Amino acid sequence: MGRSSVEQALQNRARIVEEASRLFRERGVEAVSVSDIMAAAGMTVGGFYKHFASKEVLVREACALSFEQAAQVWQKLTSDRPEAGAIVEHYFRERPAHQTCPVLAFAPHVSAADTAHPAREAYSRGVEALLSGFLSQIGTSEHSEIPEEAQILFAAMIGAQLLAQASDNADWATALQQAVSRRARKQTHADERTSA
Amino acid sequence: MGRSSVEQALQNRARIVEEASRLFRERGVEAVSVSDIMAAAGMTVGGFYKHFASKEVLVREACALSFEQAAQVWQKLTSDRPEAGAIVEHYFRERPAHQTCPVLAFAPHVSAADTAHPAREAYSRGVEALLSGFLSQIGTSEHSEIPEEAQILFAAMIGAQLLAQASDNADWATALQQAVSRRARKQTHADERTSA
DNA sequence: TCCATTAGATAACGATGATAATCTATTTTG
DNA sequence: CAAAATAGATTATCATCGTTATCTAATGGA
Repeated sequence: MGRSSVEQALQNRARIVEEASRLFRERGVEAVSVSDIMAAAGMTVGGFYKHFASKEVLVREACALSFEQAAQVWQKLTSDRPEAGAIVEHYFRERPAHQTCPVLAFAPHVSAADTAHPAREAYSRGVEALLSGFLSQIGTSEHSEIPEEAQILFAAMIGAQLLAQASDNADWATALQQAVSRRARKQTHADERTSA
Repeated sequence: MGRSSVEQALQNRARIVEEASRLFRERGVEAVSVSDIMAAAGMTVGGFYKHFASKEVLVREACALSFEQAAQVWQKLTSDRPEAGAIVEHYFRERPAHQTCPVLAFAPHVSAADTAHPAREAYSRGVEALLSGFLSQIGTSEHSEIPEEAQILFAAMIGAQLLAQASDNADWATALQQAVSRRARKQTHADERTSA
């Protein structure tokens, strides 16, 4: 196979990022090789470095894309049902592995303390965007403790899901998810009461 | 160097597990090689398989040890100051990397969805022990919402710390930690009030 | 004391990883 | 339409990993 047209090449490049996003969320960044990604995109390793300077550059782009997609999903969720409970319930719902939340999927990769990972900024911005969307679902009331409650719910949602995945849905982990879910619903109702 | 005595060999084996526990928490399981661990224990790769059938077996033991150590620290903390706030504040305090919480350090390794990791059971039991210790610090009151509150605090503590590490202490992550910390103190006081 | 056992060292093996060099055929440009 | 540019395939390079084989010297039981 010879050279492809610019539009074809750009399409291919985009598909690489999309497949990387899927695979990274499914198996984690370190468990996916460059050739895994290229194979998933229907190509071979050789072409990879015509598009990306390194795997790390791709990780950054795939990370950013994953967060953009998640943000879109969350936005749609809350426009249909403007409650924190809507996000939390969706977040805990069983999903195909390749739709794992990027907050958890990319955390191990960007957490390496020593090296300053290029993907870390994309990660940080991505979570920040999700968080501010989440907070705006609850933070509208004038009650002074509401933003703190939303912050805690967000952190608890992430933590409970991490534990559920790591423990393969142990009973205690499911109980944590249910506690968070229940509180999110309660919060929604409290919010309705104060703003009424 | 030739054969060592049985007691020496057992000491060496124990040191391997200890160093593995340190290194795994510092860099993560996948980022630490068998020879890294053996070097840290003052030995070379060759001897490793005289003690462990595979790296995964060592991971399981190191995971268990890490949780035992964490449980001891938590126990001492709450016996000195029996409040959930004591654990939360300690949990968020800056620590040398090799004392990173095992809940976060081992999560990526045991979360791999496809393969049933031998270390997962040790992980699950370890977290369960920490959780029940945490709950018993708050769950003593008869107020019906107290156990749920403690569950949420636990999950939020884990989640906030994950985000702080992954985002290299971004402002929003520090704010999450502070919200959780504040709530834990508040909870302590609420508990004092109801049990008075 | 002698010898079978074995902890640990040294070195090798096979697999896999990221990346680079070379080749090819097609596209793009002049 | 011819020549330069290049996307992607093929193959190679070099490093590192988990694991194994072999060697050694010290141990510990007879």
